Amino acid sequence: MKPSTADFYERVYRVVRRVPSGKVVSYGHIARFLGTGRSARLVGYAMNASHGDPTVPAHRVVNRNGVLTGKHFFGGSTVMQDLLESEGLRIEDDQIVDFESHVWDPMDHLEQEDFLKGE
DNA sequence: CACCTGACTGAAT
DNA sequence: AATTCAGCCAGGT
Repeated sequence: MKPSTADFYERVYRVVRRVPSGKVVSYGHIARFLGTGRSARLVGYAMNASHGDPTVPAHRVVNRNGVLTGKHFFGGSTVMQDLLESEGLRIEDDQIVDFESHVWDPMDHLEQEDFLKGE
């Protein structure tokens, strides 16, 4: 069966929900994990669509540079930063300090097969 | 239906 | 090493 856009969104949310507190993941990581690879933009698009879903910690998703590119979509100006800082992260100039040490790569913690299996 | 935009990324310059 | 360009794909105008 051909995966629909809605299914893609759903998978993105499922991955983001697995991101533990104090950790972050990039759009590219998620895209690669889901097999779409080149469509990192779609991940960002999915996040935009999930804006109303409180079960999706969208503040833990940043770009590959560790920059809070989506903070403007959190209503406030420092909401996203505040959320991350409350989880133990440190933000400086809209960028996560020591970003690479706080990355939670789904590839290193989840198995695609288990994930798709319904985990 | 064609064109533009965007929570991105990697390659090229 | 920093900046620019091009590829991607869905959604809106």
